[in-house]
Amino acid sequence: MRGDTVFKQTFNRALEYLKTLEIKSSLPSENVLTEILRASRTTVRKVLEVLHARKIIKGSAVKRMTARHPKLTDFFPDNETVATSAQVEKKFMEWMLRGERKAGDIVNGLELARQFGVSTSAIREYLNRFSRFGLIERRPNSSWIIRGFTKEFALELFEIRELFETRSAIAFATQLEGSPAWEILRKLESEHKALLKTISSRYQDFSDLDERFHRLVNNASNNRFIVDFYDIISLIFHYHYQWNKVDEKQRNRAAAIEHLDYIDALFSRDPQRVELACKSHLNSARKTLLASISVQSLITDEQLS
Amino acid sequence: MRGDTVFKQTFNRALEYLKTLEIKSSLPSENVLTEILRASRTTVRKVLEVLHARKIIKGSAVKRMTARHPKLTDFFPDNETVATSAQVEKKFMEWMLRGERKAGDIVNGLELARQFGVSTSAIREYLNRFSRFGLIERRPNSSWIIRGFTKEFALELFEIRELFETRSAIAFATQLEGSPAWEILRKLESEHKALLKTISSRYQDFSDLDERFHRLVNNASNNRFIVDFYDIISLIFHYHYQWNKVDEKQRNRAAAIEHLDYIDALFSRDPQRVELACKSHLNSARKTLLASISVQSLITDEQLS
DNA sequence: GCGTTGTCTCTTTTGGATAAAAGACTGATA
DNA sequence: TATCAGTCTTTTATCCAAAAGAGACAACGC
Repeated sequence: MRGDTVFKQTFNRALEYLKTLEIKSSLPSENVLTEILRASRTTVRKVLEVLHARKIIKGSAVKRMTARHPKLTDFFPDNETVATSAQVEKKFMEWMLRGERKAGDIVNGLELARQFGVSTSAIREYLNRFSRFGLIERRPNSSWIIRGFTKEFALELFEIRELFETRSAIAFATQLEGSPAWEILRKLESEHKALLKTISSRYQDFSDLDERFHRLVNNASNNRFIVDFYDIISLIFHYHYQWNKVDEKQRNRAAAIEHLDYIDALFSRDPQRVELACKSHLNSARKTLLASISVQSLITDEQLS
Repeated sequence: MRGDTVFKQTFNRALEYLKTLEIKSSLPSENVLTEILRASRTTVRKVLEVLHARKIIKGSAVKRMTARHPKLTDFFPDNETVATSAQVEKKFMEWMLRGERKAGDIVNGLELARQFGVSTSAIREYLNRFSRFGLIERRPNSSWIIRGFTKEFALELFEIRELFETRSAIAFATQLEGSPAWEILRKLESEHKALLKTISSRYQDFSDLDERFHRLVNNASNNRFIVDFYDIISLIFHYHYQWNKVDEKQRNRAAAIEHLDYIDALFSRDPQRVELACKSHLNSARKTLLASISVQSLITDEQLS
């Protein structure tokens, strides 16, 4: 009934870990492996058992040691290691954002379940959790209804984002000198600089940097509602931009430069400068999102006519 | 498997409706009843069937008419008309807010299910939905963990509330003259005045008025995230104050007077006055909540020692 | 032709079963 | 005395089935 994706994930992680060890070196204790592999001891033991059966490790109990290096074929294929819930998220976001859903459309849980190849319960659970993102709405005893990934949605999202982030940024700037956040910010700054130098080849890495930077700023608010709200932004950006590659390189370069300016402002600890840099960066971000929504609805309009 | 609370609710609602009719007056069509009773036609038909079987109405199809007035014993008892989900909410909030849960405590879904007499699915679903209120946190593949209804929670909640409501209040004040919200505000104003006159006898009604007033203001933001956020405040206030009757009368009178001042400020359409009135009201509200949390933790401390 | 009821199908709600994973307890060991 | 692995119990993730309720369509009457 329950899938075994945790086991398979842990198994793959164990193989990765074994790669870093010499042959015939002895393994850490089960408790230590629990930390390394981020799973319960029950799962770790199961993994060890299978590793032993496949002769990747040998010896038993406290005398366990590596027997041979893992081969590529030892790994479980990636698609077997994603939990149902994660699959549903991916498929649903694709269905929602790429499927040109219009406000007022109805979400049929049963049909989604069939389409995604999962049970209705999985869909139901996901919809419940997803509802906090404001893109769908529940009607009791009836189906869910789509509110639409529209211009209005983007504007409302950014209204809150600006409210929250300016406040967080100012809180960040007024943090004590000793706060570890400054150190992290310094690291992020050099990562940005490094990225800009080689942006032509790896400008996709920006997405990850962007998330870490904004999360750092928002965390300074010390407010769970602000911190949690970033999940929405993160989700939207993650999926939406995955399918909107137009001008990606340009966009990311411009944003990285804005980030550096923003970081400078934070280091200056001057509230006014911080507010200005923050707002101007969020303004470009909003414009980018709005532009890509317009492009999308343009496509939809064409397809409809 | 599925409860029939919708049917029972609808049945009771139908009885209430029949009370307003003369004996032997003919009933509206099924479609119209659908609107009146707020249920699907399937349910309405089932209700009509049972009403007929119990000889409360007579005749069939288009010639249906009332036969006798409903008696008290015709009604389904209240406890049979609450959906499982609503039961879970009530029981969970009681468990959470009155049970002196501490930050870091673990929520055991299975035990809650046993304790509340519902299935684990019901608990699971509720916890998922409840998590957006920031009082619990999910650890994947493991149990939920309590973040605690603490002073910090109240402060974080009010930080956002103030941010959102001052913005909404200013948006409210700058609405067009023709907006229907002004009319509703005028009504609320007189309701407040009426309440204040007789506050000694029905000061509990204030809770309802409070909710309607703040929702009206927040709706003016035209931002789904702001509007949805009020759900959290509403839930907390609804349950928390239900068990904190200390000084209730005093508190409500003071708040009602502040509301009137706040309403005045809104009518003045002067942004500065609005901001001031809003902030000063929210300040008292925060103080009240904080005071009642302190009282609660005081009790807890005593019980622990 | 419009709104009505009768009939049928589809969807949601809810409880329950089961396998996977987490966690607790134990004696052994070093 | 702290940590280890072996064993057992508890809890969660996931699917499935049954019944309630929602919604669609057809047939009928005015």
